[in-house]
Amino acid sequence: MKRNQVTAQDVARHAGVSRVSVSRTFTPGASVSAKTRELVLKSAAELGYQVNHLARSLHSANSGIVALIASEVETPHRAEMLSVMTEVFQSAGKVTLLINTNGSDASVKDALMQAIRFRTETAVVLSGTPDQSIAEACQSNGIKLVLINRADEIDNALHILPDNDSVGEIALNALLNAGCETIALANSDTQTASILARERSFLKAAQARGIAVRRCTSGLTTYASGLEIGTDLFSRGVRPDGVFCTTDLIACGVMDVARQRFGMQIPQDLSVIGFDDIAQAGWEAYQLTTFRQPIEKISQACLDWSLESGEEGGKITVPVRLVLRESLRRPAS
Amino acid sequence: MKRNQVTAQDVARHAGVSRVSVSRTFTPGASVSAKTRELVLKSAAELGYQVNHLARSLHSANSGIVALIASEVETPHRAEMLSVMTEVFQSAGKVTLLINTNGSDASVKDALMQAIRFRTETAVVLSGTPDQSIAEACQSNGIKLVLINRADEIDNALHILPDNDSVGEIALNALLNAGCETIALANSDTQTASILARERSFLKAAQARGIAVRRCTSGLTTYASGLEIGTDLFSRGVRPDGVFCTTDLIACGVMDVARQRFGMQIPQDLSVIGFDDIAQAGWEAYQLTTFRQPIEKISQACLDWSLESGEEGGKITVPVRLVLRESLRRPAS
DNA sequence: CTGTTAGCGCGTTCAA
DNA sequence: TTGAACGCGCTAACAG
Repeated sequence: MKRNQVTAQDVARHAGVSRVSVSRTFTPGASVSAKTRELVLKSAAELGYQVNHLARSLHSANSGIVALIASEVETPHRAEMLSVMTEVFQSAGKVTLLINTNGSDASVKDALMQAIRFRTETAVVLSGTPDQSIAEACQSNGIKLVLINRADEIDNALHILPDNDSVGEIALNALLNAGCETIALANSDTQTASILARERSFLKAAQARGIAVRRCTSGLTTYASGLEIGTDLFSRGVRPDGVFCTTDLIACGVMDVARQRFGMQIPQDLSVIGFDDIAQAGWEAYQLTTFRQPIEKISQACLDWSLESGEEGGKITVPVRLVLRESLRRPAS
Repeated sequence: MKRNQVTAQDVARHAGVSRVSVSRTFTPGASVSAKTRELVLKSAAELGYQVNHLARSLHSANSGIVALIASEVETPHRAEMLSVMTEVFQSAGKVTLLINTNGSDASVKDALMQAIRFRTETAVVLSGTPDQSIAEACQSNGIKLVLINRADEIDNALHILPDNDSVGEIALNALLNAGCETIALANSDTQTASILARERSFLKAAQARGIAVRRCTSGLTTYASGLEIGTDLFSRGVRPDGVFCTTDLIACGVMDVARQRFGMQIPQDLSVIGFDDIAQAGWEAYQLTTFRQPIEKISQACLDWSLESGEEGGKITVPVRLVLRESLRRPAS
């Protein structure tokens, strides 16, 4: 029960040359005469032949396949990340396998097993945490591992994460400059490495100045959680006039509930800072001041490390940048 | 220059059995004794062995790979589509190749060539239009073609598109029921099949009732275009009090500009209907009444057709459903 | 139930 | 420059 496909043999027959000549015309830097090359290319075009990369990868070290492993692919920031990643890898001639997980350790393991089965050159993990055993299995099979925004240190893997430590200081300063006096922190209950790091650095910066911060968390990292957090934040106790949200989705929820349900004005009554710079942060309804990660740079770092033969892991910290918009009150000055 | 990987041979040596026994333990329905099976599985686990699907697919008819070809992957509706598609295919044991295009004919052709090179079982095209020649090349290589929301009739391909013809009538009725008297249509200049079909059916329904519709188009199918269209719509001539936007992104832009720049209230001064039911349509700031396609059903249809051996193409029209939210004024009744 | 043999489509020797 | 032979990792057919 073979599949119907065009092979190099078919092209060879059709062009009246040997199969090897066909192989050579599609191998950069092989020696073929211009004449046979023409013949082969013509026949190939006629028959609709394309080199079978699956078979080719049995020989060469590189399959040309890269795995992107992520959960919540439909989420704005994740989707942008995947879009840029895919583009960067494609422009280097690679092809990307998108593997959807639910973020659980088990599903990440399944995803990495798929990556091994398809002899992916590298696997980029954007969600969840691979345990050491599967990481070793990857290495045994020559698969490079990249972890994005994960704290867990995996041997021989490349870790890329934003400079979360600097975030707290910058966010706090921005809120204080905006004249905020009652500061709050809005976070999800999800214990992701980078989200935790942002929270920690913010609280630390506040503590260093002796400023009290009301910490309010709820649910997953979603817009809906933002609504809940905002409701809690504004219906009980002293209303904050400045809030740092660990993601834009939460920020959008907080902003919406503040305006719609509590009649607050932004930024007059409330200054908001988010994180991710999703497309909606730039929409008129939000004009959210937020942090942006250099997604292109991160993707490029993935690619570069994927291409180089050295296998030692490492840690790359990328800078984040505060994008100023209208959700932050202008300094009185 | 071979790649370092664990092969069935390694497992066989380690387990003290023949290589074929290893192959058999991983082939469902092959005959192996429970004892050797145990031996093999244990050794495989120890060495981190996973069957090489690339090599396996040289034999079997199915590579287990499906290509998803799309542009603007970071866009809310597209991202959701891809997320569900990936999930559906994965749950059937398939793996998805995400190929990013810019929507141009050339880039779609490139994407399909990649699909052929990697011997994809089926290629799902969500953006752009494959020409007949590349479509034939796909068929020569046993690749099934699915076109989502594309009008172009490709022989032997499966076409799936929403029931755009019914959309216009429903949207118009909803606006009229909401008491709207000055109707407008907001569309991008992009000439996509489904977007055109929505526009056409709306205009047709209006014409059938002798209702004038102000048609306003601009740019790409983006939020920014929505801002432009809204500005044009409300700054010149008689202001419409009901508008059908061919996508939610445009609708969000129109709503934002109506409120922020022209001080209009929704739905008091303006009723809005969109299309796609992106996540933001459900956000408090928009509460957009919009059409939803059965994404799960579409994805499932892709999978089913991909699995069945019959190769004749076809056309599946899926129903759309109007999701009622607050952007539409309640009937006076 | 097991091992041996052959072949999938391709790249890389090695002679000619 | 070209073609014949071999091997990549795997599965299917054939003996034992």
